[in-house]
Amino acid sequence: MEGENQYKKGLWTEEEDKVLLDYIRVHGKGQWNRIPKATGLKRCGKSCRLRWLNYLSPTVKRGGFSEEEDDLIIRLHNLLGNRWSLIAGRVPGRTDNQVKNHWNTHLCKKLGIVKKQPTRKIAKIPQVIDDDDDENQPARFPIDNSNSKLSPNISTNSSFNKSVGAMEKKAKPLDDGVGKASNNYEDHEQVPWMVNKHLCESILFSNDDLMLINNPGFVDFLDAYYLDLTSHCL
DNA sequence: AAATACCTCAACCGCAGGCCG
DNA sequence: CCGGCCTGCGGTTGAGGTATT
Repeated sequence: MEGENQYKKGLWTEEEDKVLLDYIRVHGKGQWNRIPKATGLKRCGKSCRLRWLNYLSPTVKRGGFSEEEDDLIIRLHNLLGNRWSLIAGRVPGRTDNQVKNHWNTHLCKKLGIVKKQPTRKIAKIPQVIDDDDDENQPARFPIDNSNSKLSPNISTNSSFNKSVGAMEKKAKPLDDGVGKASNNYEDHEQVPWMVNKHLCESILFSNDDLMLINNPGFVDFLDAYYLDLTSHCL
């Protein structure tokens, strides 16, 4: 604990940025707590990490959000709630911090959302397709089911179905499927992505970001999935 | 021109989970 | 198994900029 206050706080200077960049160029990312010792920078490892991720990283896109980005964020937020890192993972070049700030300052107003409310609440859990009798089997999403209320565009998008099929196979278990975002919901409430959690996980936690981001069916899938859920719930 | 209110967003904080010895 | 360390996440804060009075 002693020495915690040896670290500087507040905005970074150009000199500090340069020191951090030089260090990362040589040593790469990670092991952030070594940076202050190695460079003499008066910043804690956490602060260095944040500075890199949110500002210095060459993958970070600067400037305002486009209409397309707004649209994607709104749709993803409908499905995921305040899981900013997941949302940001599907908005190329944007960090979770950027997405979160943009949502809180711009999109909430745009959508007329009153803050301090869970973003989306479902009154009661809809039909659960998952079969709990066999935890090893991924839940099935009725993409090819002609009785499904899902948009036909989804069920006929074969390349997208291929992606989803691949994702289904790669589905891996994840705690209780709720994560930290569950803090936003009361116990009796359900969030939509819990319903068919195996498939959601397989998509949202996949590393095949580009396959999904570049797949024109992905966002439509989210929309249709959300509509399908709400049609059951409301 | 000065004071004040409002807005934006970079950065901080606390917590949780993963990893490793 | 346990404890310490590191990383990542979401919520929150507050400095700096801009608009309004």
